[in-house]
Amino acid sequence: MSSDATMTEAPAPMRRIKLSDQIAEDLCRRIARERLGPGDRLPNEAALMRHYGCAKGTIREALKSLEVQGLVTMQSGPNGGPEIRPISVEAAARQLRRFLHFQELDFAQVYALRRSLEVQLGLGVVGRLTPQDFARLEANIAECEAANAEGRRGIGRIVEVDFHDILCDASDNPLLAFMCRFLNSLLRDLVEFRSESLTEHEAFGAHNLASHRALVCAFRAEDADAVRGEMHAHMCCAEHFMQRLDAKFRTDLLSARTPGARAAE
Amino acid sequence: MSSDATMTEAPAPMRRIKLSDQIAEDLCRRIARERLGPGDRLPNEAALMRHYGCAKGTIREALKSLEVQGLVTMQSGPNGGPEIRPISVEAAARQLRRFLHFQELDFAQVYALRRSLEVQLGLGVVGRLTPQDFARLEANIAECEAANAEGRRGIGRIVEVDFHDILCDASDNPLLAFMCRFLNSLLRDLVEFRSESLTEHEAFGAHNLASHRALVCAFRAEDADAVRGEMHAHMCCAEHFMQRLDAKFRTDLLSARTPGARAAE
DNA sequence: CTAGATTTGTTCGTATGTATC
DNA sequence: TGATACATACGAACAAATCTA
Repeated sequence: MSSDATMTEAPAPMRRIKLSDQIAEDLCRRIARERLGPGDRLPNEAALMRHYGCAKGTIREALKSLEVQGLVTMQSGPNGGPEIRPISVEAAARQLRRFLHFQELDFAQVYALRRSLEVQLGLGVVGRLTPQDFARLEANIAECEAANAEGRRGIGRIVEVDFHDILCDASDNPLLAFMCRFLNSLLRDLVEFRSESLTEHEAFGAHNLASHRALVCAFRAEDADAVRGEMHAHMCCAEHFMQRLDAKFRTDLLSARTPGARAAE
Repeated sequence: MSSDATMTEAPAPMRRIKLSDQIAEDLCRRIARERLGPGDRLPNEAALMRHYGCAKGTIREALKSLEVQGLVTMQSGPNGGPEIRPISVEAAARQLRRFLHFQELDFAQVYALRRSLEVQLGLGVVGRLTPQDFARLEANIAECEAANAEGRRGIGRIVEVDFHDILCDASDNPLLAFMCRFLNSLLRDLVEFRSESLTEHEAFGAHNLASHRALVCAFRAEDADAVRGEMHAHMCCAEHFMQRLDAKFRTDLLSARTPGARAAE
């Protein structure tokens, strides 16, 4: 602990802001101010060195910061340099995932959210689906059927989640769409290591297909109440299955390993 | 010649992964594998240079990456070096915010989420609130009362949001808590530039206080149904007010500026 | 297809600021 | 106060990637 009795405990040690961080901040603002879009280029390292009057390493650290934040990618060669990237959805998802990696999260908690959000999502896209969207949804259903018929259970589970990603694409609420997509990606990962044999797989796959078909039907009829009801039932069913899958996974793990062994990673 | 005629030319340009990125990845894994927690230190630059057999600049870029991701902070002086940071909630929130900055988002969309999530949050903390939590909630209510009485409307709106942050602290669902906290921070920002004079401010402040008091009551009684009902009504009321605030803000903007002028910031 | 030009990626050496003892 | 250990920053070089003639 520090020992300063007289001075008001300065919570902000007022550490000098690193030059590279200042430059990174300034570059961020310039990107926003000059309305730079995907494909545009920032000045190259040499030009930035002259502009800011600093050394190469400093510029590189600043650009590294922007790169990690998903704002630019570096490219070598003539006409190379820092190029502005489209948008950093994945960077945001990656950070959120990194945060959750240190928290303990189970299916019940994921579905507590998913139950609400997917219903909202479904209601939001009623009347907004284009013929292309319907085509994608039905192509996904067909793919699910094939996967189930061939007994590829794990694949079936993964493809089923894509159905909901398509709905996210059609949503006009970017925040809701982001969160639903994020939950979907979580499910894909959580299911990956648990897709071993399970007797309920066939029944679950069939039930999902029926739900998805009913949803498409309700979307076509633009029947908001039907969408709400179907989606809610769909989520509850899925949660129930996932919980059993998780329970089986845990007991399998318990019987296969001595207590105290660490989980697979 | 015949560099690779038989080998399938990788369609992915397969850009060599930068050394600094490889090292950053490896350091990430080491942090996870060795279960390094807040306060622990990574080896200093010199040691890392020896370990990876590379130069200072490369190590510094790798560490910069970890720093931006919120995993470490750099410290000078003896016993300095890269120190592991608690957890990067704010890094995740920052990235998500950066993503949403480029999307268009209005109050209706925020509240479409908040309506569902805050109810979930309230239900989740029923029976989990400690005496300390209750004390904080009531201190917040008192602070709101004071702010309203003194006519500090903007402050009142901000403090009211803190009430919901306290509920997030008490939740056992980290994902739900993160999202609610994020929505709260969005609201704080959205309200900041719109808290000009509005006749409904007093009525809204009073209504919020009543809702918060009723919520604390329901939490004390551990009455889940009452929590659900109160929170839902609270959210709907808040949404209604925010929409009017937003509408007034937009008309003010329209009358004050010629069409085509860009919005602030 | 090779050769050269351009730009990032990486290295080494050195100097300065900063915090601890 | 000075000495020490560390991050921060500078500058000059070379290596690798990539576009163009």
